[in-house]
Amino acid sequence: MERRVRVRFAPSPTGALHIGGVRTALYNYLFARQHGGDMLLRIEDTDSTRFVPGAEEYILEALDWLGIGIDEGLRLKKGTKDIEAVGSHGPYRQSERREIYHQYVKQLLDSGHAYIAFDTPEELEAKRAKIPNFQYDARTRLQMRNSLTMSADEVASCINAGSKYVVRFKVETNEDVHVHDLIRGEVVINSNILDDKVLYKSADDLPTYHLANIVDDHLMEISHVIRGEEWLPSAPLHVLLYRAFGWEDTMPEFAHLPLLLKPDGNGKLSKRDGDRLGFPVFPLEFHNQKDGTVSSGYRESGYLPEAVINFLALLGWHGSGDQEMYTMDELIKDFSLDRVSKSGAKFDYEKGKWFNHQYLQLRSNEELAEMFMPVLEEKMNELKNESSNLQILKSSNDKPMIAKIIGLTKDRVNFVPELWDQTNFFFVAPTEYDEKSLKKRWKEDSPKHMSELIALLETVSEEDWHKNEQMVNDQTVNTLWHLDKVVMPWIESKEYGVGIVMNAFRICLVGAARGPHIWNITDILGKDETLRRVKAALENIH
RNA sequence: GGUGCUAUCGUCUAGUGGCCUAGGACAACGGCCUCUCACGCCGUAAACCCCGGUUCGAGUCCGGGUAGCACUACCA
Repeated sequence: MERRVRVRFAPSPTGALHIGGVRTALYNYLFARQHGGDMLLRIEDTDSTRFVPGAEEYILEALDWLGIGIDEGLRLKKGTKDIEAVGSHGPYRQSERREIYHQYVKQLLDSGHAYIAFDTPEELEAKRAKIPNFQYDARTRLQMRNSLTMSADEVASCINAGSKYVVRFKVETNEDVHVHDLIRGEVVINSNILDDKVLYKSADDLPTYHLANIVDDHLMEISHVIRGEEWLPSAPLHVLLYRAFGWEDTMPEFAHLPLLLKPDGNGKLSKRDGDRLGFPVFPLEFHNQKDGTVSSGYRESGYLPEAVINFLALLGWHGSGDQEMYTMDELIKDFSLDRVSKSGAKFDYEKGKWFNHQYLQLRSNEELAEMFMPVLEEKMNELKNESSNLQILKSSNDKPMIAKIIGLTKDRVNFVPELWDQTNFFFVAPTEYDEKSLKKRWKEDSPKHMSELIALLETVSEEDWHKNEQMVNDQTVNTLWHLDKVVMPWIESKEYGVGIVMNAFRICLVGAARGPHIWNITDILGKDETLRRVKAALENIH
């Protein structure tokens, strides 16, 4: 009978969740969902010295934001930021599983697969300094202070005297260990190169990753371990541990994912790369309470979760066809571990931007308006403080109006905050005029043209000002504005040239030679504001 | 140093021995659209790490180099 698919994402709460970790979580999630299995979340906090407050909450919130759902283990209570533990295999924090690990360490000790070692960190350090490439293994273990070299009485009295000790795994010599990897195939390593790994630490009375991981995966009935490639070298040790416990027949399948690499140069992607190259490497902004640093996040940078998901999914995996845009459901359907690449993927931030642009276009103007409001508010406040004679439109609180403005401009931005650069002139009248635009588009006759235009526009009624009709010809839809019918014949009869007049007009309204179609601008600005801006321009442009 | 993994356009990648004069996407460049800037559309340029071997035939299989990466803690 096929085993139920159960996978886990098991981060350490040592800081913000790295984007590579997010991808690992995503692949686990996709795999679980595709097979109708369970996605577990377990916190691996066996290093008490590296614990960062808030990291656990951060991890759960990040996964929640991205829509990576958790079936079992630790997760956010729906719609809240409260953490809940669900499932019958708990506790799901390793720091709360001490007694369980004690029991299994004892089992290994009793069966002779592990031994007690009294060597202090200082002694080991000295050894390593003296002997290059020193390794605690079959060749050296008999020269060290451990239960293999000491009598049972000695060991007992040392322990009774309060000596600190660790438990080490006794690796068998010269054995070819086979690891079957779903992505890389068969990997064989000889046990001679493995060292007698510490399984239980004296420092904080907690197991190391290796022991805790194997015990928990076994007890939690994990069927597939999907994790980063950095774990591949220790996979043989894990196989040996399963064997020592006698759990080899229920050992999970392994899949080691390629690493995310720096966009430039060599090496794996790090937090510093983000700072250096100006992009986030974390899903959410993180305030590290331990060292006081703040790291930027995708969410705060204006990324849509679906864009981050799509972008990440395609970094190291490809679908069955040429499809690039994937919803989460489509990913679940199409995902397959055998289409995960073997080699590391350089982090291509530009493509991430493109994905966000695509997904931004898919969102409704109203949704985008909602997201844009805080940005707008902040910018307006900044401007208010800076200068008192700025013209600020009433519409800064008018959501339908903002949605309309966004509809005109969203196709030119990658991120929500960039909307401000494209729309600011709708909210604030220009106080200065772009020199380059002026040089190219403001002609000698422009003041004359603008004066005539003002007179012409004065004759248009408030109602006609906003009037337009859709013209359909040859599958393309064109909007014919009432103002077209007023202005174009005038330009033609005077032979001024459409471009000459319209560009000058545009500079008056926008302050530069950019922006949406001009009648869309006049429509939103309204008759009064439009005319006011042209008059102001006539006074201010010299 | 040791061990392991990896190797196709600048980047992410397709490619499972003949469909490959190597396909797609991002970025770049050019054109079209146009009152501007964008978007969009169309197009151009751009790659099989090297050397051997197997085979009628190799990007694809094998061996060896080379390079990159990871690991080599009482971190995970």
